[in-house]
Amino acid sequence: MASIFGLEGLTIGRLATQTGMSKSGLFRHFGSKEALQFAVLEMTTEDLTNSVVEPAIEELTGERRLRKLFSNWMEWIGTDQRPGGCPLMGAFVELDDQPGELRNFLVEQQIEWLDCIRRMAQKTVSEGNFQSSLDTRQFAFEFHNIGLGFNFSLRLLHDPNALDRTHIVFDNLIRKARS
Amino acid sequence: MASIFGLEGLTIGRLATQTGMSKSGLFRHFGSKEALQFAVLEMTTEDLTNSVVEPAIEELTGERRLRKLFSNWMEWIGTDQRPGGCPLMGAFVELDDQPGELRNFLVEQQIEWLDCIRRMAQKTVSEGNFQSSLDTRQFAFEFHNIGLGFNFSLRLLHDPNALDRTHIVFDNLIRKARS
DNA sequence: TTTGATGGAGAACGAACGTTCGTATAATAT
DNA sequence: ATATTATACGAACGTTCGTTCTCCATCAAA
Repeated sequence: MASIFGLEGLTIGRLATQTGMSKSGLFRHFGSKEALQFAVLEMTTEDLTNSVVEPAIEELTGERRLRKLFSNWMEWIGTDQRPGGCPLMGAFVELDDQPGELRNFLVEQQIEWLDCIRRMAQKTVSEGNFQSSLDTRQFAFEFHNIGLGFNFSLRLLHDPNALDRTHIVFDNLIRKARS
Repeated sequence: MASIFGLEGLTIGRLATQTGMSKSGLFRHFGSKEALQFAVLEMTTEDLTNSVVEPAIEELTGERRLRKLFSNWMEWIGTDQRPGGCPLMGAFVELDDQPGELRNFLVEQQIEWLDCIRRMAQKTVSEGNFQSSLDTRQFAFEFHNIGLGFNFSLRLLHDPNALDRTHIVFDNLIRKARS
């Protein structure tokens, strides 16, 4: 529901109906709507870590980690399991002007995500596969942008070439980092 | 209001209060909430055309047009005039799973926007400044991605380096197109 | 002077919102 | 067996939502 209608469109009444519970019964488990939204964000980031980041870390070299991270992420974004796409993408726009704990949590997660990419790139540098002069923060910046663009082309435009185009950008990013 | 709270958070009651009108008096001008949202999208795209696209077209060469289009766009995204950023960015995520006229309008505008970039790139190719083998649709795809990433880094992360990083990506895109 | 738009105000509508309260039931602990 | 706790329920709270009425002011055209 959050992925389709957004965190604000995720409504206690609708959620209760959809789960077959009463509004009050469901409400008890969270205590407030914000707590429900928080739970969604927490579960989503945890899920993202488990199915995208963790499997990538198992790879041995930095470059292999980056490639695995990327392909896992694209699958995460493109999967039909979440009909509305990645709920975090929606939360980005929904919360970017709304100060509060939800926003803070999201920002923290994103900084950690970017730093995770940066560390993988740094590892690749120290392994000699990326040039030593590489700006790894810039690398993480561009890496992340690719995902944003893929999400846009896939979810809004339904561009059938989205994944292909995205892979082209990614390959260029890697090639440029190699020098 | 739409840029801060989204098209759904743009509420007739709030808008009436903010404008000093009565709910019903304001409502009469639109007839439905969807019409109000539509008016916002129309006005925004028109505004975008006037202040980003039109001035770029006045440039003579394709490459100068692209550069002008890009810098205008970055300013459009980053300006403090719209406190919540570009309303279209919010609409992308809000409407990507909600079929209807609003979504259709947004998709049309985006396709036109991408095609506008593509034509400029094509012009640059025919002027001999971009390599003739350039995939201009891929170019437009990447051009647009840069804006998405800039919006994300600026609005959510408040990254002070966002614009610098973005310019680096853009310069690389141009350089690569030159071959 | 009448007519008819036009733009706005005010009251009210049913529905949905998040939330609170008191209560019933089932499991668990004592 | 009794007391306690956890879980869910139905009913209702006050708000706000989008929307629909009816009515009034203004002003130009007839």
